[in-house]
This record gives sequence, structure tokens and C-alpha cells, in this order.
Amino acid sequence: MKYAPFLNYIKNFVDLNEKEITFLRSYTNYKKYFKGQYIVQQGEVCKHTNFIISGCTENFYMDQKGQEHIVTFAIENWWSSDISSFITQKPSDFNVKCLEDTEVIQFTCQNQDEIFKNIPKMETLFRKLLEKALVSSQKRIVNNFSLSAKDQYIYFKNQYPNIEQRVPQYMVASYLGITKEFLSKIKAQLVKNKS
Amino acid sequence: MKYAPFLNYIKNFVDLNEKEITFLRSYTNYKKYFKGQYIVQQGEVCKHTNFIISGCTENFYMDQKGQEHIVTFAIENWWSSDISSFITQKPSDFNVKCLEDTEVIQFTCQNQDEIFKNIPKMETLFRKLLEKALVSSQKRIVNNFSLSAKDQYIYFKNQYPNIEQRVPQYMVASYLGITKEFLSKIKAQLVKNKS
DNA sequence: TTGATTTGTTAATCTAGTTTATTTTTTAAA
DNA sequence: TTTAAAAAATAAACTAGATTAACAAATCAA
Repeated sequence: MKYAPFLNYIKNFVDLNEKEITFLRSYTNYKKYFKGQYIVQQGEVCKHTNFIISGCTENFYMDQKGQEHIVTFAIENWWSSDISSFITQKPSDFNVKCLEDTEVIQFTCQNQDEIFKNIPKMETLFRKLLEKALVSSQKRIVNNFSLSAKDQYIYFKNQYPNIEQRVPQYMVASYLGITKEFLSKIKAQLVKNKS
Repeated sequence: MKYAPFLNYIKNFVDLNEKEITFLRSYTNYKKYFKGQYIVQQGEVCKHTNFIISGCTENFYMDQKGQEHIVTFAIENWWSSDISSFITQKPSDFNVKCLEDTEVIQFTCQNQDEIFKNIPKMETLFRKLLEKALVSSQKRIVNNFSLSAKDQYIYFKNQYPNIEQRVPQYMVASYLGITKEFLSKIKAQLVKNKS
């Protein structure tokens, strides 16, 4: 059971004393999911916020036409959950599925409240994380507005340099909101223009 | 100088005692902007987070091709700022401009920290506001993925029932990420199908 | 009250990205 | 090691939405 990566991550932002660490430990727990397993399923309540120790998850939903759309990927040292369902404790519109065997540190909504009540520094950390998440979500909207599919793909590769080797190409296309055929075309173009 | 709407808004989420209200007042200030005035300008640091008492603002940017894109509108009882620039105190990529005479309660980044330090309930409130903002930002990405321009327009009208009467149509088009000509076409279609 | 500027409409043409279908390559199971 | 299944590539036909251009309303300043 690995807990250290989680504490190391937190140490980057705030200093916790022994007592606080002990508290945090008792209000979070370790869990291992296997490749293909669902952490959250569309229609069910998202019970945990998950910090990824190892592995990779996708957050996706199925639209009215039966098409799947990937909203986010998450890897080591990222957070993975459906925040909407988590904060409202209502059924989720999204699935969170493991693309690899995935180890997480997780906590429930109730425990999150306890953590924030007892370690206010942790609430500050989360407030700041949310600010950053909001900024990058807005950035994505902006890119959607003003970049061509090709430029969005290039941006994606810079932003997530490792992920492309870890997930199939059709998922990258889904994340970008384009068809796998068109992404294939874009890649062929990029290869041509390089040589 | 109107301060009450701000306190009423906050009262919806948390209870503040007299001392806290006094503190909050001394770390925020009222300001009136006129129609056409910029609250934030692309390239300058966003100094304040603004709570709108009355009026309406747009948050927009200019892309490489010189095209303007509206990212958000904000009206009474909404927040308006460029969060990215505000939290990093680096030059903003966005403009915040008043579409009407606009009264706000505003505070600086430093004062926000003071407020959170002295009234932890306020940080909890902001953490929750950020959660909601993130959810609605993600919702926008999702709609972009799976709705046609027409359906996005219909969604917009439901979400912001009042704004359409207050801003010109080409700005709605800009917000939706489509051309004004195409929005005009969509509206003509909708009128036709109703009768 | 008029001219000027801003806003909105219509229509023809064009293009980025989709759809559908077929083939090739890679992965994984047995 | 073979075979089935999953993933990727290619290409032709198609469509949602962009671009361009010309005009019509509405708003506003003087």
C-alpha cells in the first residue's frame, strides 16, 4: 500500500505536521482498480475523489446518439472524479474508467468535509487546485474557439506529452472532439510536412 | 453606494456576524464603471475580483487572426474577473468590458487572502463557488462536443434567459463560437418551424 | 431630420471536418 | 504460432458552418 506519493504531492503545496498527517490518513483510503474497471458509472453517484498514485483513467460520457466523448484523462499525481456528482451527490453524467491498472488514494464527500474542518490548509489547497482546474477548463474552451483541429492536437501533445503513448489514438480523437479518421488525416499531414 | 446586495448574496451561503461583516466591508470596495469602460484589459494584470451589483459585463479576447471571442457574460449577482490573471498576477489574456453602466463590489488578491485568513467561512464559500464554476465550464465543453449550433443556442437561451434582450445578437454568436450570419440563419429556421 | 454608424438578414460559394466503407496493421488470446 | 479482435489508415461522398458580399433596419449624434 503506497501512501507516500500522495503525501509528497501535498508537501509541494502545504506543510502538514505529524498529527495532521495521521488525521488525513485516517480519513482517506487506498484502493487498487484493474484495467477496464469503472471507478464511476454514468447514472450512479460519484462517491469518491481520487488521487492517482499510478495508472491512468478516462472520464467520458455517452451522448443521445450513443457516441462516447472523453472529457479528461488523468494520470499519476492528478485528481480523478466527477466533481459535479461528487459535490451534489446526485447521479453522474459521466463514467470514470481505468485504462490501466490504477492505484488511488480516495476520500468520500463527508470525509472531505471533515478534512477541511480539521485541516483548513487542505481547504486552501483545494481552493487553489480548483482555481487552476477552472483556468485550464476555460483555456480548453478558448482553444476550441480559435484553434483548428490540427492546432488543438499539437497543443494536446505539448500539454500531455506522455499520454499519447499510453492510450489508443481513437481516444485522443474523442478527447479532441474529432473523428478518429480525421485525426489520422491530420497525423499523415504532419508527417508529410516534416520530411 | 450599494453594499446590501453583496451581503444578501453571501447570506445565501454563510452567516456572518457583525464583526465579520465589518471586516469584509473594510477589505472590499464599491466601484461604478460606465458603459464601454474596461475593467480588465488584455495585457494588463487583473487586479480585482468583482461582484456585480448592477449592470452587465463581457469577458472576451482577441485571437491571432484579430477575431474577438466572448468567453462569458456576467450580470447582477455574478462574479466577473479574469481568474487566471488574478491568481497569478500576470498579464491577462482577456478583456472585461462593461456592456452597461455597472456597479461592483471588488477586492484585490491580497485582500482576498486576508479575508480568507480572517473569515475561513469565506474561503469555504469560494471553494464551493469554484466547484460550481468548474462544473459549468465542463458542461460547456460537453455541449460543444455533442450539441449542434442550433441546440447550443437553445441551451444558451434557457441558461441566460435575460441576457439576450440586453446584448446585441452578434455577441451571442460570438459567445456560441459561431458567426453572426449563421446565428441569423438559425433564428430564421426556429421561427419558421414554430409557425 | 438627416446622415452616419451599428446591427441584422439573405444568399452564393467554399471548406474543415463527418460519414461510410474498405483495407492494413497491431495487439492479444489460445 | 495461429487466429481473432482491436486499432489505424485511406479515400470518396457529404454536411454543418464559414466566408464573402450586398443590402436592410435600427440606433444615434448633430
